[in-house]
Amino acid sequence: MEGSLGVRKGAWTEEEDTLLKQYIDKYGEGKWHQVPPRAGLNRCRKSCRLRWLNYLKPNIKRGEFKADEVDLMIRLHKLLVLMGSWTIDRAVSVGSFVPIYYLLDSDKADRDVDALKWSMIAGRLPGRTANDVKNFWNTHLRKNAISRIKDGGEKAHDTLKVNVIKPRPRTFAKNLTWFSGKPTIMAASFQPKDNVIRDLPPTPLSSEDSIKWWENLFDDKETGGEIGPCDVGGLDEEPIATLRWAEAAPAEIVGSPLDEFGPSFWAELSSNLDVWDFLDP
DNA sequence: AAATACATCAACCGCCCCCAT
DNA sequence: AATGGGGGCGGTTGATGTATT
Repeated sequence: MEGSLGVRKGAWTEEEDTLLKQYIDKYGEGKWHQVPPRAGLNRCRKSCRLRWLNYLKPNIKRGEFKADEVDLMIRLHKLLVLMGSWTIDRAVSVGSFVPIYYLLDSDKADRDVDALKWSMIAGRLPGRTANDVKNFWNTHLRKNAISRIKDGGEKAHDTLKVNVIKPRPRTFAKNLTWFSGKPTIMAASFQPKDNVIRDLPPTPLSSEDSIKWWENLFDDKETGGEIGPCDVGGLDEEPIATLRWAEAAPAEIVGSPLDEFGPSFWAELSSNLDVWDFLDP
């Protein structure tokens, strides 16, 4: 064990910070196992890595979160809670996915659903680290949400009230630029309730359109039915997936989406698209 | 003024996944 | 095929600072 003999723990001193910074300047980021000896630090590799990633690395934003950052954080968290229950299929899957029984029954499933949550949110908040986002959420947002639920006389639930994102059909073409280099995306079959497969004219993905797509994704004021001007098309090929947001979802639900959507709901959704990948920054 | 409770957040811990061997 | 090590993650802690009684 590398931490067994007299390795320093706890808060970092300025001297240690300087040594670590000097090392990274010289040798670059990575290969953490050789950082302590080469930098002259009496710390374990993980401690060094954490200190760099969460504190010393350039461009890390300090200070309190701005309102727009908090807003985006809440929206992303909301989306991820919902998305977590979408990484499901009983059918063929090429990439990573969580079978439904797995989701419903096992503790491990909870971990998988939560996987990468904070880093994904942090990835969309420039300069913020996953640790910062997690801390902020746990200290400010989660507590408030729980107490609100309790004050309202509703059942105490150890999770947030989650507004479900409104129905919004989406069709993705194959070979989107967005998909490139994301091997867990695979062919998907997703049956909308009305069986209407809506295709979009394939057009190149511009960053502006990408932003528009995200705005639509987060818009929970308007109930979708129409496909918006959503030019996320790629090459002239068959759609890789047709997604439809939860049909007639309740305005809000308490706790996990699984509380509200029973097995029949999932039975209707046959998707092996790993939605997590859409959030990859 | 002192004691106590509460809030914050940097850092640690254990686990999991991936990859090289 | 099996396994061991490294990186990366979420959950949690505990030292420190701040508010309340």
